[in-house]
Amino acid sequence: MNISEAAAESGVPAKTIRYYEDIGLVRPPRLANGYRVFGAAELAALAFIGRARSLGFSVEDCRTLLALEQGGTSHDVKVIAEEHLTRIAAKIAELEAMRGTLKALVSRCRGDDGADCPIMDDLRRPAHATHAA
Amino acid sequence: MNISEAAAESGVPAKTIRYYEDIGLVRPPRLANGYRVFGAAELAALAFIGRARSLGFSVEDCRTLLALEQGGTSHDVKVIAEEHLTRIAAKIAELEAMRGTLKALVSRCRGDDGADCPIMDDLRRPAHATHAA
DNA sequence: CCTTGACCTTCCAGTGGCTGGAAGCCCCAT
DNA sequence: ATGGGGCTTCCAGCCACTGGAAGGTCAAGG
Repeated sequence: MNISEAAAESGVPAKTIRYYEDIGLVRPPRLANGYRVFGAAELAALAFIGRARSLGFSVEDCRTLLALEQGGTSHDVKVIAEEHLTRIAAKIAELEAMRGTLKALVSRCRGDDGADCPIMDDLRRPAHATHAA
Repeated sequence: MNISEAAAESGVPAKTIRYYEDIGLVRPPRLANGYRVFGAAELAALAFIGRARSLGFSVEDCRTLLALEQGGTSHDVKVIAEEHLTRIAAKIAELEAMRGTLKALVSRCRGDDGADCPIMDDLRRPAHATHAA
């Protein structure tokens, strides 16, 4: 199986597969002409990475998880997942804070052709005085 | 006022201020010796950018918003803010989907020294079969 | 006057995770 | 033989910084 087939099967773009090889995540063997060859093992690794990435794991996490595939414990995996979960929760909290502030500002903004704008007023505020008096 | 004072006052790191000048967001004048000088206007711009960035606006959005400071309408600003709000909401939704899946997997993972792990099982799944049968 | 040390300057490189594009093989079908 | 679609490599760029090296400048102290 060549790279474009592997891309179609795994859902990982060919360009990205080459990148993953570059950073040592996958190591597909080569034919005499230099073409990469993807077998069941390589395909499984690519799908695994693809799935992990779609859950937001970093490429380094993927590397670790792939290593844990060959003899890691459920505990090892859980630790990685929990740390990732914490990062996700923190990111969500950060975004929700932004959304809250922005929503309030947008709702107070008339959005007409005047220059008066609560959003701009907020941005012009000295520091982080969100919407207090 | 020199760059480190401006950094302290605005909350934007000196390195970042230089970067902002590099990309043309701010244009502080220079002394004969080459040192940047920050007056009230520059300081206000830096604080404005800092605040906008903290609300998640992109640097390009900041550029636009700064331009709107000199004669833009409330409507112009609101459009930018609403688009940004949409992007934030999308990102939150994406992260919450991840969190939901991961939470479920983590809760089902014993986290002991065995190799059996629902998280790994999920990652090994062919495509995007989250937690269905 | 000279040194010290804290500023300031510029420029280069790296972060993460790709992605686009150019230049150049390779292979098969016509 | 030629055309077109693969494949290969490598370089550059995205976003928004950030670290660090090399070197200029300035005020204070000895």
